[in-house]
Amino acid sequence: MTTAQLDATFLALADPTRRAIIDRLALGDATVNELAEPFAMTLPAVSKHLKVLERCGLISRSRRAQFRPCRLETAALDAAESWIEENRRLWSDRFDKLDSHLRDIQDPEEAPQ
Amino acid sequence: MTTAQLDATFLALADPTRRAIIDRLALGDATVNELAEPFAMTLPAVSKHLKVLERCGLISRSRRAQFRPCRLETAALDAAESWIEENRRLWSDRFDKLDSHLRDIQDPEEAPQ
DNA sequence: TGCGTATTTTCCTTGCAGGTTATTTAACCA
DNA sequence: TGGTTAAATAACCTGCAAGGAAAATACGCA
Repeated sequence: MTTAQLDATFLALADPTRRAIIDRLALGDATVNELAEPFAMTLPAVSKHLKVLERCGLISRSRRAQFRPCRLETAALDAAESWIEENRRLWSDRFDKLDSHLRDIQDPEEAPQ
Repeated sequence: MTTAQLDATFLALADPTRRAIIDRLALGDATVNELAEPFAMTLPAVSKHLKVLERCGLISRSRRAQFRPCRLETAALDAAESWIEENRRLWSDRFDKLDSHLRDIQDPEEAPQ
């Protein structure tokens, strides 16, 4: 995944409405009207949120008559999580190294502080 | 973690400069000048990025003479990852249920399609 | 064809994010 | 005290994101 895609994914996740939509879609596919129902917001506004989610690959949409059911796609979610996970790994390594460094510089003749 | 904190954390992660800063800090603490060095950007701009990271708890800062070393804090990162993880769990459950439903409705007298 | 429902598009406003330069604050050093 | 370095703040500009209202589109149905 490119930097720009990661930008777009995290940006998409930075909005509470969009996270709520994802929450809802994790339970099953839904139409725009169904997704909009819980929000004090016009339909076009929700439609725009869906566009943001679609553009970064977090959801996909099909067509069934006039309906455009939305489906959660986890690839983008996976990529976002992977970035965090990789970072935590580096961070952990760093502390492992710090630990061993602290052990190394500890004079065995002196009582541990 | 509150919704607003999650908003702020994902928003902080949505910028490539800030993610690069986090990458760098995963290797060890650094001063503002050190962090700014790789970027084609003025120091105040980097300072603002650090403020964003600090406000949502992704980094903390101490004082050593004129320097304000930055340190990565993983609590906010953990929260962001947890949200994704929880969501994937719901999503997996949904597919497990769908699987068993498909098994249920399958007529045992007919050859599986 | 014409109507109803679902959804998107267009246009507009508002607010905020990210960048700049210039100035200020904070701390060390001579 | 005055000078230097590190960093933050202030003031400003630009662009874009989020929302609303109104109009357009897409499809099914009578």
